[in-house]
This record gives sequence, C-alpha cells and structure tokens, in this order.
Amino acid sequence: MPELPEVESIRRMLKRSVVGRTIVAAKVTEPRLRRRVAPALARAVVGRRIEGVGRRAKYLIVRLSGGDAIVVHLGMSGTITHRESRAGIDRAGSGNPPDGLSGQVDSAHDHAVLELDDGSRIVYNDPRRFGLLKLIPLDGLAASEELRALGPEPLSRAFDAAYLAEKARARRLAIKNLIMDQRIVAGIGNIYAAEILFRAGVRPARRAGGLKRAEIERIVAAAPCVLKEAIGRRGTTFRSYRDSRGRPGGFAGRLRVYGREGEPCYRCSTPIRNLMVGQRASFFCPRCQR
DNA sequence: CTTACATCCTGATTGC
DNA sequence: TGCAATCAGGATGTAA
Repeated sequence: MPELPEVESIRRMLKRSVVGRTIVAAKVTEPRLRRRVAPALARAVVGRRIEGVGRRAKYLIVRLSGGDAIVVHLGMSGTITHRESRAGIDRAGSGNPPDGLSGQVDSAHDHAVLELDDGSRIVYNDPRRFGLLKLIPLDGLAASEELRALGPEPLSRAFDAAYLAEKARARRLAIKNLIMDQRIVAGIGNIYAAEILFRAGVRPARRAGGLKRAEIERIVAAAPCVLKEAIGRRGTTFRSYRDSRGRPGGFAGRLRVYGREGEPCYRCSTPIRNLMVGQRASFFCPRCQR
C-alpha cells in the first residue's frame, strides 16, 4: 500500500521524533512476514543509538550506531507508528494502545516493537504480513539484494526523458507496468502510476515502446509534480494507511483518477474508467488520456 | 531477454 | 442475516 510519498512522510516524521534516541528493548512477536525476520534482529539492535532515518524507493532505512541499518518495507498493509509512552501501559499487556491510537491501528497485528530510552516505542504493524524487516550492514547496503537493482529515484535528476526513453525502447508492456517496475524507477506504485499518467495525458495501457518522445517527457515531468504534492499532504490514505503518528494522509481528496471510476473527470467531466492492466486496477480519463 | 501470472496473507466490501 | 467470492496501496518466483 505505501508508495514513495507515504514512506517519505513516515521518514520525515520519524526522523524528527527518534533520531538520537537509544533502543533499550526490542522484540519481534511475529517473525513470519513475507520473508522470515531473522531471530537475531531484536537482540542485535538493543543498546544502539538511532543515527538517522533514510529512504530508498519504498524502503525505510533506520541507521544505527555500530554501522548497521534496519531496513523496513511496508508491503501492502504495513505501518510504522511512533507511540509516546504512558507509565505502566503495556507492561500489563492490556492489548490496547495507551496513547489514543486505538481504532486506527489494530494492535493484533503489531509484529515488532522497539522501545526507546525516553519510554516511547516504534511499532511495526502489518495485517497482511507482506513487509520486510532486516538488519543490514551500512557498508553493504547499496549492494544488498533489496536495494542493488533499484532504478533511480523519481525525484532525482537521473530520472530524465533520455533515461526513460531508453528504458521504454522496444518494450511491449504497458507504460503503467513499466513505471511501476522498481528496477526502472523506484517508488511508484499503483495509485501514483495512475495519477502520473493522468497528469501526463497518457493512457495506462499504452505500450511503452510506442510512446512519442513528447509523451515520455510529459511522464518524466509529471512524476515529481504528483509525488511532491502527495508528500506535502503526507501521502494518500485510500483505506488503511496511517503516518507515524497514526493519522491518515491528506492526498486522497486530491486524487484525480484513482478510485474514481464512473465519476466525472475534474478537467473534462468525462466519466473516469477502470481497466485491468497487468492484473491491477487502472483508472484513467478516456478523453484526457490518449 | 521479456512478459504474464500465481502467490504470499488478512480484512473490507460486494453479491447472492 | 449469512456466507462466499472478490479485491486491496507490493514484490517475487515460475513458466511460457
């Protein structure tokens, strides 16, 4: 579920609230994520200081003293929340979060908790368990299997028209699938692919290799516009996404096409359509997008 | 190599 | 109302 803007929003908030804190306790209560969380992880992070919180693609990277990073991927349904403590709360194991987050995040799916030296906690929650938690040495991070094949960040200069044109050349798959391929460009998922292609005026099912140069240029220009606007609103909550304080993102009301099947296009009033492209719902305006 | 598809898992929603 | 089918923001492994 979380795409680049959601992970970036969590990164910014987490950075402000946890950098400089030391992890005093850690536990993984459900290691069965998409890949099993290493049993040694919890023990290995205790006593370390949080030096920084970074992001690459949809991965959150929590840098620790001692030269390692906790790499987190939220999969489809993961959230990371930072919960202020109140004395005595979950020591009794009451199950309910003590800090007003109940009803927003179901604690039944809290799978990992880091307790910090100010008494607050960082909680990883993921009902579908498609996520990833892994401790990786910093000096091997870029070469790790998770990060090594990722394409450029869509907010970086490396993602330009010449690059995308080269990657699209002779490719027969739909342009929407191409820009959702993390090896091509990193961080775009189903919601933002739809929004970027709307802004660019290109139909999601168009074959990548058949796009004109001007269309490629419009896609490359649209991507940072859409992503930055979404980051500014702390991401999109379509269903369950919450930021690190448990709040929904504010971009849902700004979505131009995603989830709007049958509703009028804001630009031309034509009903938005939804076609399956590569097994994923793909919303577009049949008049504004060609 | 490229592309299509099933799969992991739970929960919310839709349809009968 | 109840139950089954369908779908969900992701990524990967397999097969064609």
